[in-house]
Amino acid sequence: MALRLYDTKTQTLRDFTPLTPGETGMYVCGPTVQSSPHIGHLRSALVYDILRRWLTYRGLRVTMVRNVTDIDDKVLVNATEDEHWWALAYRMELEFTAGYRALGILPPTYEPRATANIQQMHELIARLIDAGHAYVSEDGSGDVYFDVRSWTNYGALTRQDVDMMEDAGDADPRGKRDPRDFALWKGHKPEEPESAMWSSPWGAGRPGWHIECSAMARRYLGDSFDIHGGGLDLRFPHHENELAQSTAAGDGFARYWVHNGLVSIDGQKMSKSLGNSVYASELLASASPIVVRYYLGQAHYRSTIDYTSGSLAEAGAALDRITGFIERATRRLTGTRFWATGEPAIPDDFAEAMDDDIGVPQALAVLHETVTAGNAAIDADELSAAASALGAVTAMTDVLGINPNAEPWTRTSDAAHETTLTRLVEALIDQRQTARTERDFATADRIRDLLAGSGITIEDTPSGAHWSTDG
RNA sequence: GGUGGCGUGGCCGAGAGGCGAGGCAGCGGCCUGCAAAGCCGUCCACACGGGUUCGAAUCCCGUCGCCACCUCCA
Repeated sequence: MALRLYDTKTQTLRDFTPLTPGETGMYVCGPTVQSSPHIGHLRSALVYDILRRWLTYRGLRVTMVRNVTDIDDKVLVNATEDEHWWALAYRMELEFTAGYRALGILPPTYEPRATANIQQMHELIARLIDAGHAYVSEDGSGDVYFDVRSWTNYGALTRQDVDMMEDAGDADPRGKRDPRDFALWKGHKPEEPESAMWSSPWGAGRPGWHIECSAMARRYLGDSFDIHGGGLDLRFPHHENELAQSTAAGDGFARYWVHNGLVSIDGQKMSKSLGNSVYASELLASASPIVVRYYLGQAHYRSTIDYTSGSLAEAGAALDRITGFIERATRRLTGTRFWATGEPAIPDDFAEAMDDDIGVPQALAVLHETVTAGNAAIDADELSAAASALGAVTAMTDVLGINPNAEPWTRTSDAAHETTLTRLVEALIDQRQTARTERDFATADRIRDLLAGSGITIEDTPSGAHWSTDG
């Protein structure tokens, strides 16, 4: 069974065959660090984290690159008198890193910053000029543009004909030969800070957005590499331009184009102008990180996710079924001869779903079915079956990054405090048990209510009361 | 004008010519002192109108509605 991926460029499901057997090179467009991370950024990073985990599970050595666009128009615009653009960029980069980390998104193999790859951009621009696909603006601005008309394949990624493109006309055509030409290098403007200025063969200035990704992808992954990912909104112009630049310069560039769906808010596009952005900080304040991960990861990566007020609660309930089983099975099996006998094997159905364009929804269906079967096995006291279900669930949750017993979800709270709490709760549970034995249910229920008021839930099991805290 | 996507049960969300994904909520039952958790059962949906077919949510034609992108975007 081969892995298949939907390639946006050919608009088909294609068998995935890496350029180099046993290895995979993957480039994902990271954020422009101009403002705080929002729900969409988290989703995008999570999609590629899951893809990467699956490729790794399938035995491929994945080199994953996710860049940081730390110099761009927006970064300069959002800088203030009190905060230089580079300080803003770094502060935001830290927020992104924290958000990714909270969700258990593994760090990429390399995370290059645009400002550290200016030389590579110069080389690429020079090759384009030599090949006749880029030109220095004649207006003396120091701008260098890609010559869209010189590259007949322009529009190949999004199937657009240059002549059919909406001719909104560039508001400021500057020295462009065609309004659709885009900047590879932007000549320094007097009103922009000198710290955002690098010397180049075409005069001092800063790179255009698109060339950054082409140059960084090439530096870390080579002329030709396997997968290029990013948000659906980046298809045009960003990815179209990347493809045009790199291939016009003679590189093979990406072999598979993967685009993740966007997140809408109450059915509306999330945008700054509507003021409906949901930031990572809000999301992580309204649910535990593992629930956020489950929520953003549960839909197919290409579908739109519509975030509404009840979304996280629903995801939490679904996830509770899985974590509840893991806890229950662990409690039941610990100390028996079946403990740890379940192979952490991924069921074939699950693997098949994941191989089919990362079909997480179907894979989750398999996971939930395994949970139900495992719970039924516990009820029937079939411990061998329960153990294999636990092994399978562990393996599946590991691949999806939602194993509650794995990093980064494992508890690291204050041990002394925990012990004191445990003693207190267990003393109360003892009292309740005594009351129950004496059939003094009023007292027993009062204690249960008392604990419930503190967010502690009691479950009576054949082997005694079990308690757990919310969240 | 060009390019692409979507419309599935109370809700979320897959699938893609026959064999009822899964989850949440609800209902009935088992279990329980009562609960909780768990299990079993139940709730037979695919925007609309035609067509193809033994058979259509799935294919074809048309209609309606919604959305994204066309140089800010994950």
